Amino acid sequence: MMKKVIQKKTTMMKKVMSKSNLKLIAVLERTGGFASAQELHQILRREGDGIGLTTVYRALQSLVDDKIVDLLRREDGEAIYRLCGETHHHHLVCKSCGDTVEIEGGAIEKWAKTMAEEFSFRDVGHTAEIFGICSKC
Amino acid sequence: MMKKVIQKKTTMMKKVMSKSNLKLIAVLERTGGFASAQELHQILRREGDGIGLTTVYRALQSLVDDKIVDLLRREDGEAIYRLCGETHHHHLVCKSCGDTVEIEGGAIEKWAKTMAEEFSFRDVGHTAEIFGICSKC
DNA sequence: GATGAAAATGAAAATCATTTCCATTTGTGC
DNA sequence: GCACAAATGGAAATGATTTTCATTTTCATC
Repeated sequence: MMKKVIQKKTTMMKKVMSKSNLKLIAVLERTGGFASAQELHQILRREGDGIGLTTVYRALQSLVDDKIVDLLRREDGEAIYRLCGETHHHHLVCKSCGDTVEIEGGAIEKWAKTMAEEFSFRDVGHTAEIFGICSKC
Repeated sequence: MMKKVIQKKTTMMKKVMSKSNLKLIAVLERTGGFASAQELHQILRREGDGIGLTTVYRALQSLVDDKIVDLLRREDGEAIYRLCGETHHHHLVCKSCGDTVEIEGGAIEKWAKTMAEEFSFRDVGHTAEIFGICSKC
C-alpha cells in the first residue's frame, strides 16, 4: 500500500476546495442540467442545508474562476451554471408548457468553429436554443 | 410641390411608430453599435431630450417585439440593443471589446428545422450566438 | 374649435438578481 | 489553548428592469 503523503498548505499549492464549493458541485452533478444561483440555493435549503445565499454566489464564482463550472445566461439575463465537461448540448424548449428536450448540436459546433476561424476569433463559445410549441400543446 | 397625402388611421392599418420609438431608432442608427437601455437614456438626456427611463424601456421592448431591434446580453447580463438588419442573422461577439460581426447562419436554420421536425415542435424560432476574443484583443 | 377615448408618457415604487459589508464562526498550524 | 486566516451568512446596498398610476398628448369625429 502506498504511503499516504501529507501535504502542507503553502501559498504555492493549489487552493483547496471549500465545503460549500463541494456542496454546489454535488448538487450540479445530481441535477444534471442548468441551474441559477437562486435555484441552487433553494435546493440546498430544501434539503436542510442552512447554506446562505451569499455563500452560494461566492462558491459559484470561485468555481467559475477555476473553470469547474460554466456560466451561461437565460433569456432574461439571469446567470445559470452547469458543470464543465458535460457533453455540450443544446435545448429545444416549448414556449407553452416549458418542456425541454436536450438535443445534439453537432452542426452548431461545426458552424461556430468555422465562423470563428473565418473572422479570426479565439476562445470561442456559443449558445444556441430552439423554441417552439411542442406536440402536446 | 406634391400634395400632402392625409392618411386616416384605421384598425386595419399597420401600427404607427410612436415618437419615442423613432427617437430610439435615431440614436441607435447614429451610434451604430450596441447600447444598453440606460446608456440610450443617458444619451437622449444629454442631448436635452427629457424622455423618461420607463419610456426608453417600453420603446425598446416594442421595437424588439416588432423585430426592429435585436436584444443581446452583455457578459454581466445587462441587455443591449441594436438595430436589426433586414435578414435573419446571428452574431459573433468579442467578449473583450464588444465588437460584433453579423454572420450567416444557414447551417443553423437547417439544424433548427430538422430538430423541430424530429421532435414534432411547431412555430419554432431559435437563437444562436458565438462569442470569443477577436484578433485585435 | 370642442370633445372624448385610446395611446403615450414619466415619476416613483416595487421587484429581483447580485454584490458588498461586517460581525461571527470555523479550521489550521504552533 | 492561541492566534490568525479563511469561510460563512444575514442584512443592507446596488443596479437593472418592471409595474403602477395619474397626467398629457394624439386624433378621429362632431
